[in-house]
Amino acid sequence: MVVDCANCPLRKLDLFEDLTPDGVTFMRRFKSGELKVDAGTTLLMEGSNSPQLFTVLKGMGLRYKLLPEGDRQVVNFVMPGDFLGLQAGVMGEMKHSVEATTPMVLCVFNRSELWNLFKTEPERAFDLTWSASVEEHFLGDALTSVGQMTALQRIGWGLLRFMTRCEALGLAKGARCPFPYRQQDLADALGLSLVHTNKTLMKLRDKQILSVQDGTLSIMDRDQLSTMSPLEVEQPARRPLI
Amino acid sequence: MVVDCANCPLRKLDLFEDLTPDGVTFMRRFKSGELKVDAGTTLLMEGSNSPQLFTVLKGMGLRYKLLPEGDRQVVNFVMPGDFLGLQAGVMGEMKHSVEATTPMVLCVFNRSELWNLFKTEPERAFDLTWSASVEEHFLGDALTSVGQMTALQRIGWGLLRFMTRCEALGLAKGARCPFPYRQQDLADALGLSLVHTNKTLMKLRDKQILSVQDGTLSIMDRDQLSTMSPLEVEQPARRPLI
DNA sequence: CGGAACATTGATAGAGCTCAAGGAACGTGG
DNA sequence: CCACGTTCCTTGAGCTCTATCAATGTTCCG
Repeated sequence: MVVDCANCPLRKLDLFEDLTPDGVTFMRRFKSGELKVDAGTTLLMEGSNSPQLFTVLKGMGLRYKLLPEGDRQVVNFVMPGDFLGLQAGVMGEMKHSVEATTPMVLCVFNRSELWNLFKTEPERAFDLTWSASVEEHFLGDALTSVGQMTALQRIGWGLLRFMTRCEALGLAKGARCPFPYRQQDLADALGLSLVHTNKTLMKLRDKQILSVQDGTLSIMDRDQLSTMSPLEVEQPARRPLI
Repeated sequence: MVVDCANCPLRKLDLFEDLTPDGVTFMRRFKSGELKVDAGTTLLMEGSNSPQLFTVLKGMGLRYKLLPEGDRQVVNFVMPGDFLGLQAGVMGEMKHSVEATTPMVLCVFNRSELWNLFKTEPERAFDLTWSASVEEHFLGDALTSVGQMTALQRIGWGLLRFMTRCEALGLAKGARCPFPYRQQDLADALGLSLVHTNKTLMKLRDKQILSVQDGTLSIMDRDQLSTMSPLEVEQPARRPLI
């Protein structure tokens, strides 16, 4: 029923680093179970202090912050392999919420074991720090995108980046990948209004560069897409999987 | 000449957590020296793989990313207590540059010792992860600010946040603190043009809310300032110092 | 004195927001 | 099986915030 860490389907991907047998043994003990949730479930809430940490096995979601007036900033798209809850784990409180956009399956870890991890598994601890750095890197890029680019560039960059992540996870088929989000979600991620996001997507579709339809993102002209934005979309580096 | 970790002036602040005697011993060994740099020095360069890690002892700087067309996104203001170079330390490459805005004094650590730190000092490793999480948290807030707020709100939020950090570091006197940055730096941090930043600052000065002059930020009406922005400026939490 | 760096100001234009409405797809209950 | 509500996508019109362009002012320094 539950996936054994030794056979973790994610770790088979080139994207993720291999684990020593000892590492597997520890992960097995660290893992306290699996969680399946419906689309729409809130996994972690801003300000909360969840006793659980997660690694995404399947499905997609959103990290976001809500503002009092109802505005929302989507901080990142959540995909398989992402580690959730680290902030609560070390700082004692989540600084953003996480919500499932599709049904999801998650590996569950006990926060109480986190300290144990640092004490007995320095490799894993290093990996955690790596995770946090990767996230920080992404946020720096996102900030640059929202701060310095036009709507067309932001959307181009954001969707190309999404496709690139999907490819690294083996979720893409040809130039297509799943995109379970609403235009509103994309707008909130890029600091744009829904209406303008829609019109910009139309423009990209008319130009035969990309299209988002029926939960699928298709990139028709990747070359042109990548020259549109001043911020390069990097190939995701091989990284540890927690 | 060189500050002994046991007498680190920063650690005396309430903001930073205390260290056990063993912790001090390790930090002493980890620390390989001090570095004094002039204003304008580039400490770390995007894409580089610096062999050194730093903790800021004195002075201020900027983290930023450059875009090919000359645009720049300031990712954060660098202040005493900040840890620099973690990305290169774990991912092998800096994802942004760091530059000194004022003369600075930095604690220098050898990157080669980093792995040793994880192996023998789990408390310190935990602290590093904490650092990365704090930075991630800040970036999330910055993204929210740039993505969802007006120019007036962004500048109000950004400067209030800066003042709050200064206060926690004991750098503020009354409602004043040093602000060694140019308006262009602030503009690049908030995703605004220089001209509009200037006009918005004028507005805030006319309204007697705050002023930035002669390298000093003065907040005249903190209550009004904090109600302007939909994103609250939090009191910095007590955190470890590396 | 001349130049460099930064702050300030006015005028103009445009990117993106808001408002308002309509259409398509889908599930639910009568 | 149809009516209706809900959710999301699409489109048009008008307006505002912010960018851009272009000068001028100020301070400081060689």
